[in-house]
Amino acid sequence: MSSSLAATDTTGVPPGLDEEASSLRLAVMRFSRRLRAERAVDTMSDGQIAVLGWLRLNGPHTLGELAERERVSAPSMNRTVNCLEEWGYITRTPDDIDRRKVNIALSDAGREVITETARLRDAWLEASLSEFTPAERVILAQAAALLSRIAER
Amino acid sequence: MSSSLAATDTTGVPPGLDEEASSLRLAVMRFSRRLRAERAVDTMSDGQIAVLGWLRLNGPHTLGELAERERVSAPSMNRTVNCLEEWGYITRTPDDIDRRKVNIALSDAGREVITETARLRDAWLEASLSEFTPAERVILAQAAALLSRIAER
DNA sequence: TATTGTTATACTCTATAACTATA
DNA sequence: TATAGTTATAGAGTATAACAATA
Repeated sequence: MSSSLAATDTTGVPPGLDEEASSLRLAVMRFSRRLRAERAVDTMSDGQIAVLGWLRLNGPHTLGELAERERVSAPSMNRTVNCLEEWGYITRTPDDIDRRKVNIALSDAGREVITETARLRDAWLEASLSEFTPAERVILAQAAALLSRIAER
Repeated sequence: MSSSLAATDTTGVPPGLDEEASSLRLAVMRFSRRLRAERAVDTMSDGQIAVLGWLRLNGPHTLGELAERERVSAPSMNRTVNCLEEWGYITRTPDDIDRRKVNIALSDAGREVITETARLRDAWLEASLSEFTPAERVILAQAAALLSRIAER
């Protein structure tokens, strides 16, 4: 493959980029599978949690916006939202201006449950982070921002 | 919630650990979903790719070992392996010593396809990485190592 | 009797296609 | 005619329970 050190040449694509991508992909996929395995303590799916978390931080959105945000189809997001509505965690309100649209917002119960659920799902991760040095945790925090940026390309 | 700056106190659990865990979890899950969405160019699932990749790097393993490694049930792994066998990507060989066990190994076709598949799946990620600065890529490489360490706890 | 692998069955999440209503 | 949301249906992937073969 390619060399790994003394990469002062930044003209073209730097050497080792294929291996960087591969190791990052493997690490993230392994980590996400591990994280998913820890979720057994609650009954909500990743997609449901992602939606509630997004609504909590960014306010009401339409179904199409949520589907695009989570990169799933509209019917798939609709099913997720149906569950959340049935459980009383979100509300649907037809848009005043464009009556085709439906505004989806977090309910009080939803706000409670996303906070508590996130806490439960983070327990394992927090325990792991607490064993890292401050410097390592800074790296992970910076990486989180970079990963988010990549995901939103 | 907790404050965000001037965290010079490292005596106990540092402040903001819950938020660090949460943002890292959200970023990784979002990133992994995005990465999964890019896989449409081929027809193999994450689980299948993970098995072939593991066999390539670590040699033949039994069904139970693969199931434990990927943290899925034995029937689920059996189904994955059935597909891979049907496609000619792995071989099953009864163990000589313990006849209950079956050794699962990569075939030549499997070795080819895992190399090519990984290349395809990395294409999008490589394109993303190439737009980052060297410093940012260093952070991601370090984070990959840390995430792997967490995942294997 | 315990363990390894397998089969039977059901549930969840996902997608595409078709339908309704609004613009 | 185009768009936002929804419903119908089917395809993967996962799990638990039950079974067969071997130790």
